[in-house]
Amino acid sequence: MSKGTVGGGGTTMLRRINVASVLDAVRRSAPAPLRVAELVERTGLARPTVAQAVDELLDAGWLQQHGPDSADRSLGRPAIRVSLRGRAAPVLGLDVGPHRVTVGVSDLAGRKLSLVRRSGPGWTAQELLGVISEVINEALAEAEVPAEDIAAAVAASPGIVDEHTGRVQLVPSVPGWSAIDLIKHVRGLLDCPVMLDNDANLAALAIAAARGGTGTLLAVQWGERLGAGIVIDGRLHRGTGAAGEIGFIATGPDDVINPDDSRGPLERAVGSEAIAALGRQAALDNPQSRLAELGGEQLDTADVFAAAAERDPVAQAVVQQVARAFARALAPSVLVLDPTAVVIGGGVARAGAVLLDAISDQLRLLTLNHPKLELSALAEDAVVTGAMRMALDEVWQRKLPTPAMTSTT
Amino acid sequence: MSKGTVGGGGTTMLRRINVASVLDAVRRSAPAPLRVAELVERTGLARPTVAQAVDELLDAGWLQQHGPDSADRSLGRPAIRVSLRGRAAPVLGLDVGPHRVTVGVSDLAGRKLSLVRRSGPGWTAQELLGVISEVINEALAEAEVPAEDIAAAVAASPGIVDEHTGRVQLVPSVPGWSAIDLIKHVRGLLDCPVMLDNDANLAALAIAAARGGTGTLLAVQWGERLGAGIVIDGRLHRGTGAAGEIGFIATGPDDVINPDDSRGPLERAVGSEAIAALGRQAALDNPQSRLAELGGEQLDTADVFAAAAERDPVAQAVVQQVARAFARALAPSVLVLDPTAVVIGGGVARAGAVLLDAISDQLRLLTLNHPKLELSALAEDAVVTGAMRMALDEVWQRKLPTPAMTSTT
DNA sequence: GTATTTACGAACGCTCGCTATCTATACTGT
DNA sequence: ACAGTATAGATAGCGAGCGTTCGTAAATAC
Repeated sequence: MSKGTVGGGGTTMLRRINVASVLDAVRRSAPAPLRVAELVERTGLARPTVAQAVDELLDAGWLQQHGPDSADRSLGRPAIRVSLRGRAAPVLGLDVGPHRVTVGVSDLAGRKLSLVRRSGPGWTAQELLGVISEVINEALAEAEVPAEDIAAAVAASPGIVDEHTGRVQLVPSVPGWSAIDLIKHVRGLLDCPVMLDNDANLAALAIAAARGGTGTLLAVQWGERLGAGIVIDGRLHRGTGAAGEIGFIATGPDDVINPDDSRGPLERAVGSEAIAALGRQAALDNPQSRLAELGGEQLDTADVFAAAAERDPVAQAVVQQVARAFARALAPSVLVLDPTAVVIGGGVARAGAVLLDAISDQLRLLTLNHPKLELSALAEDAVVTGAMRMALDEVWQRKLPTPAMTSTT
Repeated sequence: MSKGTVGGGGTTMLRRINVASVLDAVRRSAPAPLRVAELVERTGLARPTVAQAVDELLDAGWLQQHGPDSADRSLGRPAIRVSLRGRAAPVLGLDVGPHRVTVGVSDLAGRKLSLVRRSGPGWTAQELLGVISEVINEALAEAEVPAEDIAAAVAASPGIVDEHTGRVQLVPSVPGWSAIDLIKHVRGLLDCPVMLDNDANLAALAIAAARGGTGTLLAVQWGERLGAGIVIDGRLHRGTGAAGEIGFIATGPDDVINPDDSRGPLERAVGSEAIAALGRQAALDNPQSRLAELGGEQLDTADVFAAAAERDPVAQAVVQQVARAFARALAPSVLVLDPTAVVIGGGVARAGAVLLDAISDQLRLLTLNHPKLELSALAEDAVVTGAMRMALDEVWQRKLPTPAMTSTT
């Protein structure tokens, strides 16, 4: 690493490349086992080479051998089939929120082995560390994976994360959280590469992986807070470290960012608390509306969308107002990024089509290429899923020296 | 190519990788010749391997041999030094505007061999094709490069460009231009891969190359029209094809994009014509101001900035207004992209520090991480330079099988 | 029970890169 | 002026890996 060497080397390098090529081919066909003949075709290598590589990978534990498929009714000697041995390098994803800690353990092939959630009423930073340890151990136990087997771990934290130092810069919800070195804590438990990233970024990664393929994705996490992650051709865009902070977009013509305020203007305008507040005000102004009826004193964000879905004009006006503010704030970024799709996740995404259509209508007036506008299908597990995804990417990037670009899938 | 093969192969593949590795090492140290010993160190390969590769590359014409440097006062037998033979694969860049056609021919090493400009008073689409042919031939003659030697060509056109079909979608300035297949025309002249891209994109590529290194760059072209290109770690971000169209960002609270209007709201608000119009109005309202004095009847955009530079409060107010509108329009994208730098080029960039400082002040209020704000150093040649740059990238990508990622420069 | 089909396994030959050695060249010190 | 030395280039031998070819094993079809 200290040397500026590039790619080439001796024949052992060539062997490593070819082994990686075989492993990559197996990985691409995810859970489906492959016959050696298929590997020969996909890699373009000769059969002995593939066979040797497969042997090596079997010995190293990366592949597992299957018996001949009974369903495979073909002539001739039945082929040995191999597939990824997921337990070879399981990974761990960690989602830390102010009120909830979620830990997932995943297969090398991307299968979830376990997923453990723990909710609580606002922990302190110190308590949180303890909870994290407990939940991690629980998830490991459930997955039946010893801690030392974990090959990589990724933690998600709200706030702006410095990718390299692993420090969190800006977290309002948990007092004292930014002083904690989460990476160090997790590394103490796991002894493997541990990375930390923004929760919106990781959710975006999960959504991009679920959608598959290439293109640009803008994944908005919309709850009390408002953030977004950008994934371009499968890679996360971080900028200098704070990319996607749409919560701080100014809305009014004279808005500015208040450095002492942990929330941004757009969060204050259309965050779920703001939506509830708008709803309450509208209910007060229109006491006989369906909205007031539904919500009562404790009117909630969900009530606003429910009433709007029932075609209550008062609630619809609130939704319109929110959608308009959101769309106008997001439109410049849509013009600049020109994403293939904009996916909305987080608590507000539960609003469903009512909100989505309103945003879509507004966005259509303000953009050139209109991206697909969708709701996230992953719901609240998006962040953990993304964390596991990133950990997997890390493992593969370490194991595969070849970037291995294929034109066709 | 028809097979979905990946990377590996026999030993000849290994040889190709190593040769490419050597070639890449030479390329990285751009115009400076390298000794074989240095290549050994940089590639990490053994000396005989490098020597063989160098021989092969010399035979193929990719490298040229230098005599021992007389300035090199070192002990021992003087080293043979090799450098890129630029003439091996010269490339051509083409910038087509409504009033000007520019063609540049560049070395494989990035040295400009020739640069020919031709200005005219608004050609028709047909006339433009003729002019393009002439200017290309002139540039080839000046560079002393036969047309068939050109290894790749990139053309820049205003408007939104479909990367694959090579069609231009939206060009207001040249009537009938979108119907012309520019790629086909150029390919008829050159017989090599020809690509077409947006002018703002190519300017961004040139600026990014000049700045060097990694990071995210937002390069704004600000003249009568307003566009931007995004370069992330050296790669152009295209989105679905229309990324960077900042001219269409809505400014007023009720602005929408008019599909029949070839200009966008922000262009209409702060394009150079708008700036001149604002200046004229201000001069009318304040007849004894320095601005009115400077500009007179034919008040120009440049006059506004000149008067502002002389601390005329009337002109400064105009600049403030423009800067404010621009910054507020750009701020959301800066938050989302979080670029390392924002570079402003195009005609308005000649305004200099007056405008830049005003924008910087505004942007500071509206963003979290404040990117470096700079003026483009490349002036009007940015687009051709970027076109040549992209053509070079294409050639290298074709010639180098190894992506060859180096951590250190 | 035999023929056919498919896949695995082993031996041979080829190419390539690395290590080690030798030769060539120019500067330096006596 | 001549020998010494330091640096760079050229050459042989070795090892490793891949690809081709042949032989063998196991299942199905007739």
